[in-house]
Amino acid sequence: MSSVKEVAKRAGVSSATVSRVLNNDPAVKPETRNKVLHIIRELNYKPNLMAKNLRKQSSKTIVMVLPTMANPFFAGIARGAQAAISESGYNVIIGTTEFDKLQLGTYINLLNTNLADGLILVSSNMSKEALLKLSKQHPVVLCNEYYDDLDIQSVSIDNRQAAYDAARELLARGYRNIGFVTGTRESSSLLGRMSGYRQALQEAGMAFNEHLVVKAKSNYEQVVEAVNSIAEKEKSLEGLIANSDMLASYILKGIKEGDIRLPGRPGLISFDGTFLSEVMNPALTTVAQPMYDLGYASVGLLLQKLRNRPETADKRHFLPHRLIVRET
Amino acid sequence: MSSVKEVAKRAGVSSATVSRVLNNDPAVKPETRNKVLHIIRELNYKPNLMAKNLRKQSSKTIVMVLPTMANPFFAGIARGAQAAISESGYNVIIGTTEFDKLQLGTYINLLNTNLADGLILVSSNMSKEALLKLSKQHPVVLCNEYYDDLDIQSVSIDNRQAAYDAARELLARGYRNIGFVTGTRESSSLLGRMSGYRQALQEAGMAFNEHLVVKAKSNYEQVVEAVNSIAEKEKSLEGLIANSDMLASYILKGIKEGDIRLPGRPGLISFDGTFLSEVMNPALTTVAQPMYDLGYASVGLLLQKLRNRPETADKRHFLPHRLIVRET
DNA sequence: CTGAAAGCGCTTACAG
DNA sequence: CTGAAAGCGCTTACAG
Repeated sequence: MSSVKEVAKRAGVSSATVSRVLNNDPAVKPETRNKVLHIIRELNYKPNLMAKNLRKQSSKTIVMVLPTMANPFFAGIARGAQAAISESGYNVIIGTTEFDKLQLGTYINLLNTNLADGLILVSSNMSKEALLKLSKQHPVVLCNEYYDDLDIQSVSIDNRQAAYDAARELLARGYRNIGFVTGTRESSSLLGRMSGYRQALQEAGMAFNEHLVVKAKSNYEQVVEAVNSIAEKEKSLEGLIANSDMLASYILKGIKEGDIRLPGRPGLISFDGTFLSEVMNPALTTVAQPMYDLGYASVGLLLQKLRNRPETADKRHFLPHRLIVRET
Repeated sequence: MSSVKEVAKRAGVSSATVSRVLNNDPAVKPETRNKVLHIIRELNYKPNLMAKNLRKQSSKTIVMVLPTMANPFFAGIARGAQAAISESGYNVIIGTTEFDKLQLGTYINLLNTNLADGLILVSSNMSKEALLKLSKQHPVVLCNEYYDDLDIQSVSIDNRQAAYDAARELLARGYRNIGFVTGTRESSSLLGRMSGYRQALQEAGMAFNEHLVVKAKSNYEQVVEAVNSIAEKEKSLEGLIANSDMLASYILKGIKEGDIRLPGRPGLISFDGTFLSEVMNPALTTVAQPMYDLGYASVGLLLQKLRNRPETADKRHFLPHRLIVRET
């Protein structure tokens, strides 16, 4: 492996000059530049970026932590992030917590040990306090979550409005008792959705019923059990909102297999709008989220911060959602 | 940010000693060690790993490049890789080529610029020559692909046998004309599958029919068109093998929507065994691949190489597949 | 058992 | 326009 020093010797200049050429310093005389460039090509020299980064005190790397790749929604966000990072001169390490089996701490350590410059937290379930502390130590951007009273950039859909829209759709179809099936993790986006859902019910003159909301792990058995538990208490369950397409796909399967017992076919609306919602049979009515854009925008915001560009006054960035009515 | 130097000064020792403590050098006197450890905690000192890596001439980072996260099969492999890397002291950068829109070259550059130590190529469509060249320059492991005559470690299922099994299953059900729908990219695993598929047909006394095999991009319209094009030429198309669950899900949708016109409901077997195959209606009969293990083993092999552990004589590592018969 | 010194491969303020 | 020198924060062979 050749180094700046070697290039310099061969070109008859100093390392400093080679470095300047490498970094397009306009002060370098054209002839000198060409001479150096020629040697660089000849030796097929590639700079050692570890050295450069150490010297410049920046790893040029960011970390995006998301719950799991097993859900196509998060995979979509990761795709957007990848796209945004390419050509930026940065690299992105995408990590998953797999619902806390792997520790978030591992990724935060990348920041502490100078291996990464900034962090994007996707649907993390960190406490507000922990988030506040973290954001004071490192550049952080939130994706799919936000806290009004926290001074951290965030990008997400308007979850309250989205859930409101979903519930209204079901209500408009004449369904009265509408359940809400969600994963096991608490999150600010879930809070927002719950509030929109409750508001819609309330406006329709219905008392909120606590046992209409049920948590389930994202696997078939648990989802079946969860829905059945609502149905038991609420004999005339007519509609269901699922917190993700994946959850909804298990519900559909449960109904088809007869494991979920409901009086009729329930109105079902899920969140996300992944390809799953298209290919399911029946096709899912879904609140589509701009996954790609969510990931893309998160990276944009973080890069802006790392480059010390001025930030918008409003830290919250809402991307539009879209209710796609299909067969459920 | 504190440094080794600062810790050293405060502890009244040299940087060398601090470094030794950090690296658990047993030569350090216990009292000295404790003194240093105490200061480290007091200052909440975290080593700068960029500096350490530069000095040790290793980035402690590997790269895994896969086609896309949009396919849950690859997402599953990524999960396995994540799991294998955790606690290894390495980091993994997972990149996607998105079918060559983003360049593979970007990731290879990470190796050239010392930002990564090794590479895992998942279903790449690199030429044998390019692969050979690359593997001479950097530690490389192949996943979902292999070449008999290339001296590169690889891990995959036995694709020939798997496709053979699938075709035999369809044949056993009495289906004669069996089509094969695949994505647009060439790959060694596809080649293996084609060979198993042909062999099964041949053994059943059927001439191989070129227009039974059709390529389609992984989206609904293209898949519909592809299947229809087979059906047109082969009036009595009875069975279909799909190169992925995703492809199969579009086929199912096409049949349901009536966009795909077939005389009867075809026997359909797909590859992968992602959760998609479970939740589809009808549920997919599929050749399940051990996605997680594929990713996990790939990382294991690469790490072994990077640590200069002896390699197995046989470079090819086959993981078992499993035919899961469901409703299609 | 420990320290002084060199060096990993870059960049940059300073001087000329 | 260019070079000598220092330094980013570590580790390690060498000497004692």
